[in-house]
Amino acid sequence: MSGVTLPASFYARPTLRVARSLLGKYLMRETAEGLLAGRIVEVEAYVGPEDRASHASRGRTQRTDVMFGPPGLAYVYMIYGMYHCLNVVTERIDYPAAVLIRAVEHEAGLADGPGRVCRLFEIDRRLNYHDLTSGKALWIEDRGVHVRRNQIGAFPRIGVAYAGPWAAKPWRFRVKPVRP
DNA sequence: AGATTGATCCAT
DNA sequence: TGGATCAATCTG
Repeated sequence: MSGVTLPASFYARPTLRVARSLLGKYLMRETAEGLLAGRIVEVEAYVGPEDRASHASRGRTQRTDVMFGPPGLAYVYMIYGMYHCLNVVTERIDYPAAVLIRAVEHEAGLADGPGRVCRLFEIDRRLNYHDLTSGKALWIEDRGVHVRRNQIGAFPRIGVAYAGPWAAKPWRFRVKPVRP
């Protein structure tokens, strides 16, 4: 099974559109044991400097610098001292925005939760600033199967209750389960 | 519900 | 420089 590595032009679009478009794409990771592939089924969008749920809402810091970088970079950070979270940087240089990869399906089952995704795919801070358009080490592929708009549910983002009105925005997107 | 764990950020 | 906080997860 093969696919096309998503190019920078894919990521250089409005973040909400990138987020929905990422559903059904394949997260690819080269490890010592071999190639891992997981179908992306849940994401969250973090959009611009005004989004109080976004790490970038407090400006450009050492941590958030990557979010201001070119579209197609990986933003990987450690949370709670134990887990890592993978984001893809979107839109244009100097506009801080990204999409968090929250869940992927893989042959061994479902990695449900951003920490579990990174644990399974062996993703840590060494991949911060990684170029996802390189097609090496870590990238995302299009295998030609489009997830239709009516197959996507939109929900509030997880763990951002501190963000006031921004917490209610339905910027978490998930592929609806297939009906039997 | 509570513990875990360390990077990050900002005010004391 | 200290301490509160955290885009999470696991075990009760």
